[in-house]
Amino acid sequence: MTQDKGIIDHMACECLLGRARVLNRVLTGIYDDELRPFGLKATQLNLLVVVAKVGPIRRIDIGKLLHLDPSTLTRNLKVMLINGWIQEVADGEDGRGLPLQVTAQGRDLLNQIGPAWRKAQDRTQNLIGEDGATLLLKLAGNMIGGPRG
Amino acid sequence: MTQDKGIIDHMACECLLGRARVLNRVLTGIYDDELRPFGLKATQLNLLVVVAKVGPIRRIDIGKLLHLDPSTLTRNLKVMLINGWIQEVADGEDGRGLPLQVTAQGRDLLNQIGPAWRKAQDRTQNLIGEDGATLLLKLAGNMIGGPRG
DNA sequence: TCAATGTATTTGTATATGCAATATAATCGT
DNA sequence: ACGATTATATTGCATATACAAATACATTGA
Repeated sequence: MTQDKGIIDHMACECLLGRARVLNRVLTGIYDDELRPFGLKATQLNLLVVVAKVGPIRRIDIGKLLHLDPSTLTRNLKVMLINGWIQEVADGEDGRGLPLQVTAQGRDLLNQIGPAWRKAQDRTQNLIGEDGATLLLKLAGNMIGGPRG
Repeated sequence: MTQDKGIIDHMACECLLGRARVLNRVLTGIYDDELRPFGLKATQLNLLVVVAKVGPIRRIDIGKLLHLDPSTLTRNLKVMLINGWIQEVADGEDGRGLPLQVTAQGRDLLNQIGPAWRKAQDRTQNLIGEDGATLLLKLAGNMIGGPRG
């Protein structure tokens, strides 16, 4: 019985995933808040930025960069295609799925969003502190592009 | 133009939310992996643990603890009610929604899960390092129970 | 060439999440 | 006691996420 209380207390107080998920929700709220006037969610901004920076890029490679399942990308990117922020480009090399690149409209949107993103970034930095920000960048930086799972 | 590239590069390389979300996906994958034999997801474990530790507790108070929207809790907890891991308790004080508590079955499940949770916890600790784990606990620890948003 | 294998995408299904609006219950002011 | 306000929960809607299975294209080996 004391054993029972023990493990549950451990899971309640020390679970790294629980903390990561709280952090994720709080931060997502901050960025979504600042992005609301622009009609896109934080997740979509992250995707748009990647496509703008390293595109043309296939879905599978976005997934490897950001640890996202291909099926998730099919659906998330569909909204962005419909909104005209990104487009498929014909490369004539592989018929299994065309690479994606940012559109002029998408690039304009990114530039308009710049200050709002900065505001969210500053709010987050104030919340988690400089050491928190540094470590978060380092931690996930090690994961980006690494093996899935 | 150089200005354009500048802000996009910043958003790609320094976005704290982007990193938090990658971290969240990777860690969720680790815990889900270890929990798969038990038929519940990591999110459900986090909820079950909270209910077991501080229940009976109302949905609204779970939300305040974990920064979760009430509507999210309505739906996530419904699955757990159906599975018999938690139950509503009549307290006769407030008709707007009964507090939730863990069932004997839910408590058994938690105890069975203990070693798997520990394995996921260890895998995570190895991945993010001791300083990463410490900071993650501290960071989100400051958020738990704090104001929403 | 063509069958076998491998890779990229999509679809089906289930859970996770938040906002806006609604419903319902409690409380407060008079 | 009653109307107004507040608090809690739910529903409708949209997006986010992953696994399993199906699909489509590519590559390889005989």
